[in-house]
Amino acid sequence: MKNQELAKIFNEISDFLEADHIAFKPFAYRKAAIALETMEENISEVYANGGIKALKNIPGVGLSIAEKIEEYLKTGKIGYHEKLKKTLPVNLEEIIAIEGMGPRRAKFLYEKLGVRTVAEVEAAAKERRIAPLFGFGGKTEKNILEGIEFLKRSKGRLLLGDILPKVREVRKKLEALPEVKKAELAGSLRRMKETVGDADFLVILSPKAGPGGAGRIMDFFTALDGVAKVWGKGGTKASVRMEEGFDMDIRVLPARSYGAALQYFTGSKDHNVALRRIAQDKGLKLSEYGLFRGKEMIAGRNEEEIYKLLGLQYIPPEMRENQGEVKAAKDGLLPKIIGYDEIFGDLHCHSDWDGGSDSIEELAAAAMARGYRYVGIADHTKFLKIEHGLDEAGLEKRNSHIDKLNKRFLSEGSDFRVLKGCEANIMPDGSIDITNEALRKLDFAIAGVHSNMKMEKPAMTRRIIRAMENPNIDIISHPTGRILKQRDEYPADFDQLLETAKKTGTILEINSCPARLDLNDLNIRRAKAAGVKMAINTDAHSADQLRFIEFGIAQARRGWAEIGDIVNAQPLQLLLECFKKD
DNA sequence: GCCGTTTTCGGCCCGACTGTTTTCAGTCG
Repeated sequence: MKNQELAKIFNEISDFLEADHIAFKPFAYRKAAIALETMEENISEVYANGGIKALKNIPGVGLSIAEKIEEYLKTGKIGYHEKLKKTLPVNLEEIIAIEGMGPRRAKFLYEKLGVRTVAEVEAAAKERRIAPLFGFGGKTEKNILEGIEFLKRSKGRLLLGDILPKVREVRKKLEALPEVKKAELAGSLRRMKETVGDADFLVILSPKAGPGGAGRIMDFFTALDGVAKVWGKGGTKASVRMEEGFDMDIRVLPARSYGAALQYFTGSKDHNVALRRIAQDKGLKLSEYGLFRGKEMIAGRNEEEIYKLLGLQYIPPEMRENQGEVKAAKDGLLPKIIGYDEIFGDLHCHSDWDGGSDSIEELAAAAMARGYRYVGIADHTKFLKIEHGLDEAGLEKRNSHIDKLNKRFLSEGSDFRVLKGCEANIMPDGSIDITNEALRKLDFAIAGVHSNMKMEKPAMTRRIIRAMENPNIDIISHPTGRILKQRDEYPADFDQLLETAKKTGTILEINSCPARLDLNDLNIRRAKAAGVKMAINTDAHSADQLRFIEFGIAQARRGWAEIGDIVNAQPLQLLLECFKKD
């Protein structure tokens, strides 16, 4: 897709213009870049089908940018961009990734010192050539060096599943302070994005905090265990970098602004811009301190009243990505997305029968403790020798073990049910690594791709389609195969997969494992639109990992999924009806 | 450069903090 390439170019144009102190234009290019990055349609197709006119229909794209898109699609280059690169021949994208460096400083340093890359900036800083420059100084020079060090150490964002438990600990510590009435997580963590770059804390002062209360919170925060560097520390705001490579920010606000601040710091940025536009249209002003009509504050204590006064339905944090949710909320058409406590059971758990760490009994007990009504045991099948996959005979033995367990539950007056399943392997030709006869004896069967992932796109598409056409395969696990920060998706035509899933009644998995989250939010939305049913599973290899379900539900919420889209948000009888009948 | 249910011109989200200044520019979220 050319969408990403174009977005990158427009972002770069925006940076160049900012370096030149040009007002407003950078914002326009940035907006167009975001529109390209997030749109589902292929820009080449949009242009092929509707020309310049269709391009102009994209929000944020006017005539000038539409023509530049056309130029890129035709020639692979944009003259305006090439010209800007010549006037400032610097690797801007790389340099402004250094914390504290923006386009203007990058340009200034190029003009004074001729530096074009991060390596050259680093050399200049080490030789003390930056500090004497006008507007710079010793501290800035030191910050630049530390920023470069960090860039080298940490490559990008961290997994939601890794960070969330840690920042929840910090939140607990903050809430235990006598000066703190309430500490809340905001930002992309509250929106439950699959990866996060930083953690934002919002703190409301306790009435008994007294003078200097906010300052003491700042002192506590910047001295937390694991703080590697304090970026900044003021009376009501501080920012630190953690040893593990992510930043944490804190803001202290008065209680009357709590809702406005929570709304503001939850973002996303684009969502907030959209809200502010609406406020403006109504003659109001929205800031982190509240919603104002002139000098009068008309809302701010909680988020709900802000959305209400803007004429919108309340929008859950997970949906705040400016992906149509604002318009839907305006029209009263926001879907009622699935809640965190609406899952009836997990369908993808590995027991010690295939080398998982806990027994079926332990998994069942953990599932019951979570309030589930059923749990699906989906042990690997024989192809995956390294995972101790079960062959037909092994599966048979395990099945009778589960039958006995269910009988025991029944005799104890419990209607909790252990479902007999498996996670079979989809072979390169689309066949399944275990016989249909064995599959028929199960309550349900999952199949997934676990090998030969580097196939050509048409072959991989055919492979998965053939598995879905098998009347014994109910669910496809981790349908795109991506591993966050490690491995891209398999090359497969997702639209074709959706079409086949719909036709065959095959369920697609939302795998909740923090490194997978597969389907991701966007694909969940596509599946929902295609009328394909999904199951939110953990792929747990131990009873403890059942807790991953939270991350899968979060992605489902980000993908606008409702209870009706999720088969395991249904009671047992309805769930069983979702499986194929063979 | 984009956009319009007051507008085809005149707006464009807003505020905190740092490091450098001596009143403010740059960066960040």
